[in-house]
Amino acid sequence: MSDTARPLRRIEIRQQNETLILQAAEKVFAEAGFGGATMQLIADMAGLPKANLHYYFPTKEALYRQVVQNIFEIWLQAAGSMDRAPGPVEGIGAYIDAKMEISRRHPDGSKVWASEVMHGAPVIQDYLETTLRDWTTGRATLIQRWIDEGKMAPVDPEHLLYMLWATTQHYADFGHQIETLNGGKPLTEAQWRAAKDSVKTMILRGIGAL
Amino acid sequence: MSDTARPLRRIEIRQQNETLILQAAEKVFAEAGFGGATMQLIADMAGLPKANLHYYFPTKEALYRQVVQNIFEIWLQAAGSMDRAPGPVEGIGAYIDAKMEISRRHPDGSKVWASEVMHGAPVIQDYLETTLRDWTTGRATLIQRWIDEGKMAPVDPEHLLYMLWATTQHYADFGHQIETLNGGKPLTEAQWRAAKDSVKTMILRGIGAL
DNA sequence: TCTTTTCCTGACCGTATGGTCAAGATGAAA
DNA sequence: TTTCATCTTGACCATACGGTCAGGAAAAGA
Repeated sequence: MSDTARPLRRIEIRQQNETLILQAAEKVFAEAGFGGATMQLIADMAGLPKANLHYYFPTKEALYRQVVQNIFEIWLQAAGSMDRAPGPVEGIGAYIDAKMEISRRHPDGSKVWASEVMHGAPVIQDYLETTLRDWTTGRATLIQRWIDEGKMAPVDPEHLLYMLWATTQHYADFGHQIETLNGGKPLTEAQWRAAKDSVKTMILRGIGAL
Repeated sequence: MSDTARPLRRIEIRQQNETLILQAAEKVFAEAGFGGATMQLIADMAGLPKANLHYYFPTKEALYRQVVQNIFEIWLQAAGSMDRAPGPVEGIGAYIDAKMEISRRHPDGSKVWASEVMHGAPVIQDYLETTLRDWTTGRATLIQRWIDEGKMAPVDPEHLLYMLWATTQHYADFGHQIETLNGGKPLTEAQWRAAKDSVKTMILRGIGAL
């Protein structure tokens, strides 16, 4: 990266190294899981000595926690795309687009999140009980309103949300399986468009919004 | 269990202990991941000394491999429920029922499977490339036939399969999240019925089969 | 009963891992 | 230039882990 002669300023150093470490950590945690990941591997991938990691992040848990929190931020960002929509076609359509884009751009983050939840959310249980819960009930209410307004079929809002999460995240979490079934090659640009389209069409028709 | 006085026969002993170990292993691997699981923990959960595990399964990898293969067997069993159906309503409906039942009865197995695939399928890559691939293309052909016969809308069969996998397995893999959003309580019998119903209705309508 | 095969297990070993530390390097402040 | 705070890192430590092994217990076979 920045191999220029100019010495880096303090804050820059900190920022740069933390980012470097977090990126490497996300990848290693995604590939090996929390238990399988080692600080040494993360250090090597970040190009820093192991002791330096412990300077910025006191423990492996602290580093992991930060990785998970960063992912949750991205998740929340996409969550906003459902609001301010006149109806399910726009709102849910936009949400599917946003979540599919996350699966494509941040597959490692998605995997870390999935792994965390699968193992009982030891680190982000409080988020589940507060932020996620609030968001979910809020969105369920919104969906119910659309139902009452006759804009979609009377489906259970919660199960619809689960379906949205499951379907979109599947393209990241099970990306390896999909790639294998795709002849060992990652999805192309066109295939990603087709995937988005399929998901949107099937779900929107499934809730009677098309 | 069988605390009777009668001494167990050789084959019974083997069978019993292997089952005991495999059950404990499935649980521990599901909860901690491969890297986070320890032979000691599995041994404690199985109520056997650690050295005994290594008598039946030479290495941690071998034990893990067996757990994953057992899950794949269950998976294949459900896969058959889609055949011999006159149309998508019966075939896909039965498949959803079967997969939802797996999520309910074998959540740990489902998690181990998900974890394995998420980490790049180091152990069952060959299964993905052979059995799973064959099954997938076969089922895609079947779905395409239904489409050609006008029994459902022209959706991409592969993405439909992904949606089926994602949605049904979500109830196992993200069961903790669902439970949290459900007030910290596991889904009741009635809620499971509602879940199955929601999934079936949304997907079958989504593919224009209702 | 005696022999053989299988099963059981406490004690042990080498290694890898998370984490520490002290001493030095480097940028900021006076 | 001098002082101070922050950053860097090789060497080190205690622990936990996967795996081994020898010797004993128990079942099967003769």
